[in-house]
Amino acid sequence: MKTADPELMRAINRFHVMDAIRRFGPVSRVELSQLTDLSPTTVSAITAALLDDKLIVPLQVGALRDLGRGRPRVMLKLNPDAARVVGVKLAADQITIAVTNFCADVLGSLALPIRIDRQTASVIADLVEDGVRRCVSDAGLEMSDISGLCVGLPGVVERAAGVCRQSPIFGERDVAFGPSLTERLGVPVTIDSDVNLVALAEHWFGQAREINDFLVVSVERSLGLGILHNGELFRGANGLGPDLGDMMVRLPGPGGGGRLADLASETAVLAEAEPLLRNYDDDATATPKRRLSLLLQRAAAGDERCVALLAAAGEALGFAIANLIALFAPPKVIISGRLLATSEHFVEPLRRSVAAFLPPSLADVADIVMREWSDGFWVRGAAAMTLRDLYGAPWGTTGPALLREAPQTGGEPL
Amino acid sequence: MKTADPELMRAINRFHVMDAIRRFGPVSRVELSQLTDLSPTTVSAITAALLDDKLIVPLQVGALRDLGRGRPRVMLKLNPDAARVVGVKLAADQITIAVTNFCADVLGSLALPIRIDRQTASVIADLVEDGVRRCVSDAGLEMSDISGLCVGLPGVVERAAGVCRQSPIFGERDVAFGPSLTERLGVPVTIDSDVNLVALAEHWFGQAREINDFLVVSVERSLGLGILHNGELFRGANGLGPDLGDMMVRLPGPGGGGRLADLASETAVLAEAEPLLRNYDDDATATPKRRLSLLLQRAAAGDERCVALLAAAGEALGFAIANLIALFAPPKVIISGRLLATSEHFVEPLRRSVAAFLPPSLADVADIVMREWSDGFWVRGAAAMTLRDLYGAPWGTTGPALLREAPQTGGEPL
DNA sequence: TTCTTTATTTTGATACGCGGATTAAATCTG
DNA sequence: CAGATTTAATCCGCGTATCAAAATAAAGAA
Repeated sequence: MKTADPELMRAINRFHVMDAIRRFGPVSRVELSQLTDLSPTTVSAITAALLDDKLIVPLQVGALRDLGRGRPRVMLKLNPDAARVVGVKLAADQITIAVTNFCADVLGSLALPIRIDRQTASVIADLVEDGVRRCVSDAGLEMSDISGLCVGLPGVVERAAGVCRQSPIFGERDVAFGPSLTERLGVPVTIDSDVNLVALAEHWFGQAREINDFLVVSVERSLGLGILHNGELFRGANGLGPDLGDMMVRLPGPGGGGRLADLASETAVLAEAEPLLRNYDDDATATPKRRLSLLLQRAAAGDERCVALLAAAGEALGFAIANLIALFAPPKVIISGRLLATSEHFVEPLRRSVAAFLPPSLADVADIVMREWSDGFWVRGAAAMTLRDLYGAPWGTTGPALLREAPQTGGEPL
Repeated sequence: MKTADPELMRAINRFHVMDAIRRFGPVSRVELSQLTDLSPTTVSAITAALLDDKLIVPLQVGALRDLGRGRPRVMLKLNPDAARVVGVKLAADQITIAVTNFCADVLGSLALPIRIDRQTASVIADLVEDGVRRCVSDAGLEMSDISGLCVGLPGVVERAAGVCRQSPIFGERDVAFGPSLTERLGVPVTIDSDVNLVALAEHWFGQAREINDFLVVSVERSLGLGILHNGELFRGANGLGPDLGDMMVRLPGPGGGGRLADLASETAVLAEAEPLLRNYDDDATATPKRRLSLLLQRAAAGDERCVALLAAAGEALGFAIANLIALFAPPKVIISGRLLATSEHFVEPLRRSVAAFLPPSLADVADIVMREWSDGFWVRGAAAMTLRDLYGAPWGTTGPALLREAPQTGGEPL
């Protein structure tokens, strides 16, 4: 814990104000004063500083006239042009990149449907570098306009060090991807688990805006877990993001290990489904997505074995989720998976097994919802992660400090 | 998060100083300045206030002469008489109570070997009340000398509300034990999971003094889990302490549920061992402790089935611990169990299964150690929990605020 | 135009931490 | 034994923070 000095004090209150402005759209100073429990005087001082730094702007007058007499409120909002950041999402078969402004509005995006799976880290870094440069220039910007970049990827990530301990998309272990990209692009780069990004996105502009504790589970090629706990992203002891795929849900048996990744990921389900699909889909080289949808079709058509297979996967995931609920007691669990999570043959068993495995004292604490995220959503989460740093949350391990003074362009002062 | 004002600032720094004094015994102001990163001026001001409040005292001169010239340092330490607190540990077959001073030195203790198992909550509250009054008076104190009390008990506890959601020692659910005792004793009472207390005790005066992230697992009648994460006790969303017994480690099968409590607790092990022991111990009414030690004897003597039984329990616990390590990545895991944890036939399989189930990227992060706690240790943890509140940690949900101005008696000013 | 009402800013008071100068209390030196 | 030296702790003044109260600004209402 840092020592408390006036600077920290100001940083904390400044962050409160910024956060309130971000969350509650255009707000007046009086409202901010109520929202933050700060005195009007202090709010005035802080907003003056923020206006001075061009991080916020007063809303053009003539906007919403609040019925009533008195002096009209001046509404304040984030200055979209206060900074630009880049978000990158790495998946096995696609690189998605987006440039956003300070409000996390997407200014330009780029999707590269490339299999980066098992490529060298440096090759991937090359691809990302090129993609980012291209995306930035397509948005009519220079790299020097960019204040920061965040890369989300599946696997175990040590955010503080910028190191990816292990990921399905890297052959290597312990890849220092963050520093590598920082050097290539000349811009501060952070990396994080992809699911953390989407968890932050849900918290900032998704379904979980009001909720400070929730779990995010993504079922894709691999399994991801993001935890928001007490309003902060949860990380293990070294800032390590936990990997849901590493959770054990069965005793390792003859059929394979008991890791959840071996039971409920797309990859695992497809591997098991292979013999079942052989009759219907001779093309074993079809994309996983196609093969998965074939499996779902077969299940929907009533193929017992396909149904059982999906049910087994759902149950395994439910087992793990029940354990997580027992630990974190989150009021909400958000589950997503490009295809799997859309099938009742997967979701129903999942729900049932969560209910069955949850201790009675925790029954009904967690509301389990399914949700599909576009690539844009992930990437917006990545951008949000960088913005969060720019806002300057003074507590928690914010990771490497980004430049505080963001390059400015427009913004009209009072 | 609270809003930051000068008061919070001072509270934070004051806590830093108090914490440093607690941890590093008698220290001088210069040392405090280095330890806390505060300027000598500030340390001087804060210690002056603490001396004024009689929370700390200067060590009698003539103490350790630090070789060197200059003006000698004045060593400061906690004022033992600044407050008295009571710690209570509730177990199925025993109530342990201790009164400590402000340094967590035990002034008097009392052990009531009573089976409170399945008693009414109000009966138990009666017993605790009487015990506390007795223990306090035996220590030559009045109840009015007591600043606070903390009760530790197994099960799921919602500390903030003082409610025990569910516990093996209460027949009822949702027992508002804290408020009930507060009213009876006229003293602020908090309750917490017993394992949290022992985790705090390890952090304050045990093996984990230098470590800010570790797990504590207790294998007794029931299973307990305490988590220290980032230097703070980890709690679920509503301040709920997670219960290790509720973790699922197997699919529920014909042999029973897959809850860890049904597989690795003393109770579960004994239930399974019952048929094996029948030949050797006809007295089925013997204490669990005796029967357990008989089981261990049999295993040590080479009884295959007893060995297998212990191994199965150890493996199940290892399974759960591996999952917890995957989540929290703690450098240390402390395991205790009155008897089970002392047997290699239990511990070895546990270690093996942790190693087997842990993902390779996390192999060797956690050092697993066995540890036996005396009842005094638990109770000292309970006292420490109350002291922690008195010290006034300004962050985190410290629960109900205790009186800030503690009753004073001695303490010699400069 | 003048009052009323509400939002924001200005003013004055207070609390805090910090750096530099100062005092305190010992040892060392001659 | 007196003065120099050294190290610890405190005092003084500055800058900054919040906050309460008073003052000002900007509207509508009379």
